[in-house]
Amino acid sequence: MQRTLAIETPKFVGQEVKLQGWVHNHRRLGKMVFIDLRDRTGLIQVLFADAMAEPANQIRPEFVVEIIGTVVERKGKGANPALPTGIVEIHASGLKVLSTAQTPPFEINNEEKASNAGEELRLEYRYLDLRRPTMRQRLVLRAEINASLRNFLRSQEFVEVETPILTKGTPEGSREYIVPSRNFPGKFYVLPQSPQQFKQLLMVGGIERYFQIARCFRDEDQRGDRQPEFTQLDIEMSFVDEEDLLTLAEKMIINLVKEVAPEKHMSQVPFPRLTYAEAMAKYKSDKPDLRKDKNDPNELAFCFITDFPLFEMSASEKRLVPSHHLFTSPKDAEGLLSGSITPEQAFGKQYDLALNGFEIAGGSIRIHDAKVQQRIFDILGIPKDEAEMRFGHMLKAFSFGVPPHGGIAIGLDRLVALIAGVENIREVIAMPKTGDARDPLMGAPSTLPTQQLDDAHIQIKKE
RNA sequence: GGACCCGUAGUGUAGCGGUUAACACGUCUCCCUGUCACGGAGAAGAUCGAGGGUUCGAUUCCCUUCGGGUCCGCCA
Repeated sequence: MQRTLAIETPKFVGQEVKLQGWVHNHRRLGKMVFIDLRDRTGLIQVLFADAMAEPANQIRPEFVVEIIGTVVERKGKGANPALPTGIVEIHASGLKVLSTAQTPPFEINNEEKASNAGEELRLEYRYLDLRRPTMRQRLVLRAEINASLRNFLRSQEFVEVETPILTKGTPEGSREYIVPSRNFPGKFYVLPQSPQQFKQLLMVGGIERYFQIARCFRDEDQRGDRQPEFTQLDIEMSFVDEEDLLTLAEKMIINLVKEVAPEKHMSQVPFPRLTYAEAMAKYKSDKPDLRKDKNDPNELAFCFITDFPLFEMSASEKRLVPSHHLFTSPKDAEGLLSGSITPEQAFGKQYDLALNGFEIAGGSIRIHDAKVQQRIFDILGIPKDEAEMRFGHMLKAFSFGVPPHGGIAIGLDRLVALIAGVENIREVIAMPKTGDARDPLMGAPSTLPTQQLDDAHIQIKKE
């Protein structure tokens, strides 16, 4: 007999069905037991009466069970309008316990109690947390968002390319996770903080339109909206300027909202565009919250921020650093080369996308002119030999014919969280890490056996 | 690296220089044939994170430590 899903039961009134799932809740009324059976499609009430009451009394919440029974219509007041399947119930004639279950450490069948449980506990037992319908819905939403973005980009002739996870360090920027090399003692791979250089090399490779739903790694201290590994929708295009990228991103996002969240409304379409200077002057923020009604959970206020300063003064080191990265193209390259503008006066062909006060995307047009790139190195005080050592592979590639190109990267975790209406990105990540980058579910990070350390040529320093 | 907050049954909380350490949910037993946050009766379950100090007396005040959280720095 084939399995029937909870949500399908109203189609089988009067018929015998087989259901499989978890016991969500049980209500025992003497010689009559109700349970709510939960599967991936939702809940359905099952009634065990008379001779079935005794075996049903043995089952407990979170047992995995198989139930044979007849679908019966619940008429009038008997129906439960709170459940999509509330117009029917199953009158059980058979019960098989497929798996028993311990009492869970928090109450899965009570959304409020479960979501109020300590996060450490929820993460340690993430597989139980994920049984909650809201958690499942968030993962489903995330999958739909991925699918929408992917379909849109494919329709625009973008090629999805996977770039390496084991790679080489990019010295500027965030601290990187490092991976020791077994074959080369004392040498290390690092995990990419973004596929930035790879996607630019793909442009040199003539791919022209690239995207990837890319995992990125940054070994920095966490915040509510930061994880050591996170996902971005990474895009790069050739033969384009700023306008092309902004237009593409806008079309993609509008399409996304219409497809996956039709209940949401966008405050302003096309998205308003503010220069960095305007945003700072008017909203004192480079990611202003432009919602008209901040209490409206369905309002999405997107806006582009453009014309960022190319450089900023590093507070700690008192020197100029790139405000985005050092491949970002200046707006006025001629001026920078001729010296008619100072580095401090230079703007970048650089843009962000903000949503409801959060930065959800950033990108730039890249430098494709060796003279301009050299000027940037000069301004940053990077000597030729150092530039060669750090970025030699990029400069070499660019010397073989590089198209004008640029891209944008969208922080998917944050975007999904905002569409899902949750504050913390951990709520939309299946198995996130804690604030100090631990994984309580797997117990990572962990020590390793001596043999494994020896293979990797690692000796642990005594504190 | 720095600052601040929190550790009390399985979970979430209350409490307080002297209590039988409280409440809700959960768990267990019994009763219950229309529940759906079922209801009713009862029970078990807490060395009040750990160590030290102050005190006649510490879960309560102080110190240390461990665990958890938030923020700043950091995140091109």
